[in-house]
Amino acid sequence: MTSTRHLLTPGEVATRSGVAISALHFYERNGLIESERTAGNQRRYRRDVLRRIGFIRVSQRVGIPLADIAASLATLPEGRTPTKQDWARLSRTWRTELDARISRLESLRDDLDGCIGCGCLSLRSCTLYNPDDVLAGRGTGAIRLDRGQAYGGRGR
Amino acid sequence: MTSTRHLLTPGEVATRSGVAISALHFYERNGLIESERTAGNQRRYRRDVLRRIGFIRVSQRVGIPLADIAASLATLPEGRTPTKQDWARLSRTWRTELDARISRLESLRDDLDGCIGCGCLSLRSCTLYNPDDVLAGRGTGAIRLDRGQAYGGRGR
DNA sequence: ATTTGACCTCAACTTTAGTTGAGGTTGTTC
DNA sequence: GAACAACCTCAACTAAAGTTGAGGTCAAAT
Repeated sequence: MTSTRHLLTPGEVATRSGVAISALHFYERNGLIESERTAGNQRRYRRDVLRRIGFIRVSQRVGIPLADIAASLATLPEGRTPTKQDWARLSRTWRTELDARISRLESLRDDLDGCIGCGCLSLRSCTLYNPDDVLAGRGTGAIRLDRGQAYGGRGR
Repeated sequence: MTSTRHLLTPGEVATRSGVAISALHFYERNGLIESERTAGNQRRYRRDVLRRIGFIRVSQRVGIPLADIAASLATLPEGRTPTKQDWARLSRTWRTELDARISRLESLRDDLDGCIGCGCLSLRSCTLYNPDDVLAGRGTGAIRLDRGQAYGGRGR
């Protein structure tokens, strides 16, 4: 009985969360959030959707792609409203990711410092260029995650 | 007389640089590199294209969008082959960018640490959520650079 | 002289993260 | 009970950074 009275309308969620309604639809299509419907087919959201959206936005700031965020959200217990502990667990995952991203950028910075000195940017000699650690995002294109449909999440 | 003998074929540039030919075409269309043509309309590249591509890939690793890289490359002196000093100047710009990116991620990490403790992720109270500094990329969509054509560069 | 591999252009497609618009329905208020 | 805001779906579009494919040409080796 987690008090489901008084669901939120799309407009309310949009203004409270700062996320456009079109984005809410998009998140729902991709299994990141869910909603109930009124008799007239309009969406109504449980209040905890705000926290989910909070998690989504924060994760995006960390640089996590939506597909991964969806996978992470899918590990939340079904049935009950997530607790603070649940959210803390998910956040800790990103903490690790963040650390990794930071240290990747730091080593890139060190390399760059070396290369500013030599002005090389030469393709074979320079540490900077050789992408042995092709972890660093190569932009958006052509990152095939898993073969098949994106945003996995055992389709609602 | 910077010795223009012995130009490189597309295939040579591709294997030496590790960049696909389709990407070379793409870079050229967007003014990042240029080429000469044989009588039979095939591309031939001056050797310094390798260094340009090096710069492009390194810049991308730093996280700079191609449009900005193009703008940066456009500041190279026309006519003469760029010197080490030229490349060093460009690299220094990215160094600043890199620092900014790193410190943004670091403060995000600090915020995240605070929030793991409270498990909040609440939309109004949490420092993490409020995007007062909407510097952090919000993904790819809808970043209108300059109104108009992307990849500015006085389009030949 | 022919074959083969490398190359050309152009259009269309890919991915991520959404937005925009058209055309139609609900829900609330006067 | 009519007006009007808010909502619905669906298709198409945007942006970045390319890739893929079709249909045709060039260059080098045999």
